[in-house]
Amino acid sequence: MSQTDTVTRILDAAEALFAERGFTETSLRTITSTAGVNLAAVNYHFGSKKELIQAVFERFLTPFTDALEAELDQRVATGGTLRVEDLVGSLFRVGLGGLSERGLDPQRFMRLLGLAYTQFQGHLRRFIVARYGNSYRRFAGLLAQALPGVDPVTFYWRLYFMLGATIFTLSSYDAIEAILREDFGAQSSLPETLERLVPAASAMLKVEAG
Amino acid sequence: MSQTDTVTRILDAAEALFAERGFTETSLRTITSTAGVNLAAVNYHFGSKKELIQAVFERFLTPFTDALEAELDQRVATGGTLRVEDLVGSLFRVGLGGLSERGLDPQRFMRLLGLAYTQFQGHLRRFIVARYGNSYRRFAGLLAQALPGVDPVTFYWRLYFMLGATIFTLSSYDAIEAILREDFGAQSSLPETLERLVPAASAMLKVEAG
DNA sequence: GCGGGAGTTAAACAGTTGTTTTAAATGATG
DNA sequence: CATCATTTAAAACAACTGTTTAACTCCCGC
Repeated sequence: MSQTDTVTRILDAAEALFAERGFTETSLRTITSTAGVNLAAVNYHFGSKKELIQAVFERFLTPFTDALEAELDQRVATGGTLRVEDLVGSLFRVGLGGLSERGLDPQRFMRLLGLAYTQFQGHLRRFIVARYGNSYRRFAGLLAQALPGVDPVTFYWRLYFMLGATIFTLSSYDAIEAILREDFGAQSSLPETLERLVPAASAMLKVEAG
Repeated sequence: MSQTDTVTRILDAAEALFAERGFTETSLRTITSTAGVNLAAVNYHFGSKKELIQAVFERFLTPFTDALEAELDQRVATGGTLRVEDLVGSLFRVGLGGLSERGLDPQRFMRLLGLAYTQFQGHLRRFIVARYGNSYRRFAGLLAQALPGVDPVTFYWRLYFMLGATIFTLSSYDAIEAILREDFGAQSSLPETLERLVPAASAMLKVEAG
């Protein structure tokens, strides 16, 4: 088994297990045994469990922000005024399409993102801010431009409202979908849910009275 | 040290530590030592760590839902059409005022509520649904009545959007507030943030296109 | 005054955790 | 083919986890 093979197998197993159970609830022994590699391989290749967690995030966050940057480049280049719905739509379309094209599971990433915020891993938050803060600030800046009437502080609070609605909903997507299917018999796909989320989030950003 | 004293001290310590670090990240030894009681006291009085977690939630969720029910009773009794803003406002006012009147910390409870959803404690979710599901369904029903134009499935998705925005934002309130104060020099109080959240959440519930 | 039960205590239990060590195997390079 | 660093392997490490045990204290009702 080559090195890259072992590294990839560990990342695959860790990603799935973290999303399913959380970080502290997933032991290195569970990861290595489902990956079919030796226990010591994690500390050998990644150094520690913390660094493994960061590596899992890096592997999906880098292609995501790259795709988002490219999308923003294109929108800016083709000129035209950037509307709120377009920007929010871009964000979701990239997250949904860009990742699943690569055979990656967008729900799983939303779950991991939610964990990054709610599980108590200070190192993870610092890592993400340091590595991807620029992309985040660029998107936020463009969105603020599209909302000239909203004062900065209110805007940023609403940005967090949107972030919360998105991360919370999509990271619990399966559970919510199951409840709705049971109560209404109507199943909703992930793209449908995002179609519902775009106008809702946009409306929240744009309210006048604030 | 009387029994109630020990029980209360354990609950106080557990509540603060859980909100600060999470469930699995908080050991019984940390709880009992900060509470100043013996390690075995938790298993003696509560049975297990799981039941301690449930007891912590029961202690603040019961007064909260009681106050919410009372508020809803009053609104229904005084007649008048129930508007979306009023219902959402009631929810927040009760959560903020009703709890802090009792000397309880509303942010901490939002943090705990967030954990209940994102940490992987199946027993907790089941416990909360079983104990407080009726209050939740009553509130959701009244809110749905105030939104006659919105189809049920869309309504429930938006309810989760609102839940996510609220829990996510308020459970990270301190962190977000610190960032905004650093970047804009403007500090926002918790009531101010809720004043921003009420119209934003209401707008999200009411959007037409969807 | 005294049995008895509720409450507390210190100690030990068995299991799991992340990490390290030491040795063997592998595989590319000279 | 020999050599060397890289990679895997099994085992042990020390620390920590939730829970249980058994002895002990205390107070209340008889």
